[in-house]
Amino acid sequence: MDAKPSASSRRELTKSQNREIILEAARLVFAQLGFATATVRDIIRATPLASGTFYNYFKSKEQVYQALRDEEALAVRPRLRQARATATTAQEFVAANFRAFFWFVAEKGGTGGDRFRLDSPEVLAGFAELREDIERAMARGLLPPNDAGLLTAALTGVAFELAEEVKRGAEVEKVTQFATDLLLGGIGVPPKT
Amino acid sequence: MDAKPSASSRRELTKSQNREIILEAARLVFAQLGFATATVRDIIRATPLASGTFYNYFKSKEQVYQALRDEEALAVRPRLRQARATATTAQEFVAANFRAFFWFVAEKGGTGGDRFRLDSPEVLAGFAELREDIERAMARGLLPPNDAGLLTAALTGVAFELAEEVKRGAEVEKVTQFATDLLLGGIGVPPKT
DNA sequence: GCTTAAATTGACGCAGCGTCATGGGCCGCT
DNA sequence: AGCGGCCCATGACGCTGCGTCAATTTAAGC
Repeated sequence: MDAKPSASSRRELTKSQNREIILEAARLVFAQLGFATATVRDIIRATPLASGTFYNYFKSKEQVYQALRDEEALAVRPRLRQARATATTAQEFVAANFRAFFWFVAEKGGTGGDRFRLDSPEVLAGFAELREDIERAMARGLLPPNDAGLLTAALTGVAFELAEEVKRGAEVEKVTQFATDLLLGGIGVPPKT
Repeated sequence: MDAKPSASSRRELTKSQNREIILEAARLVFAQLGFATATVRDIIRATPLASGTFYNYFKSKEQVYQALRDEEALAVRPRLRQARATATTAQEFVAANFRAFFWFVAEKGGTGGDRFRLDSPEVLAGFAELREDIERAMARGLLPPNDAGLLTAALTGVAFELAEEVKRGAEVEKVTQFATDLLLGGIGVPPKT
């Protein structure tokens, strides 16, 4: 009945199942206790598995956390990329990027309440993509030329910080407007309709 | 003859000395091992004191870290405040604020390489001050009216993210220029002299 | 069915945590 | 100076979580 051949053999199947069980338990435990308080034991206790098994899949709770973050990054990156790719004006480029990000944050709330910047592979790749897209947009005249590195940093700074406001309940569209106007015209320019 | 009643008696003296000894050891240990790896034991081992003594002064390594952060925040806040207070134009307001912050970061490098946002009292107070100053500046027409909450968030986002670039060796003045131009005129406006 | 490789299990030694009874030294008072 | 009381430093103690590993179960191939 199982038409999905990705992990057909019995062994491979339970293996990826176990991995998923652990990740799911970790999601739950982190949400409940917070990353700092949670222990590896808490995670496996929320699981039918034994303590030793955990270490067959992850080296530490940090690594599980990274894996969860990577899943998120992997989910949001295509959306951001596409949003930027389809833009034909600077306005669209910036607005679409912010909107996609804030929308994702609003619906998922981020993996945890704990607030630290993770330099996990997928996240870094996301930054790299953003920078590439910015450079490409500058090259084809969509964005005015500027220091791409600094602009990337500034953009992510604004995005992550305003994301907190979104998590606190701010309206996605309003924050998107604000961020876009700020990036495009600075504080001195009245918002465009 | 003792005009300063704060630590006159012998007892009070060694008490504040011990506190300082612990903080100093913590600075060292955090710098060496990083916050995540360091343990309370590592800190007291770098000290002539006994393990129990630590807990007379701090509840956990998190609290020592907070104390260190608070020291930094307490050091930088007046500089920022003054920078903003003496500004007579929007340009000055923003530039002075960024410059003071980046300069501080460049000279101190932050307490640790670990990168998480601390909601410690002094840090939060710093954000509150920034917001107050922004609102005041808007009220007296120095800055155009805007959502102060979002603007504060965006400003801190840009500041903290660009601070990383400064730590990585970017020139303070260049980054300050960039941040100021971005905040004032957005990406479309050529830099003012 | 039988062998072999792979993966699970939980007990084990170890390290760090936070506490607490003990003891020493500082303070104020006589 | 001598004395009693009171902080506070001390480090041993019990406890919890960590990561490992030999024993055992389970799937795969023959």
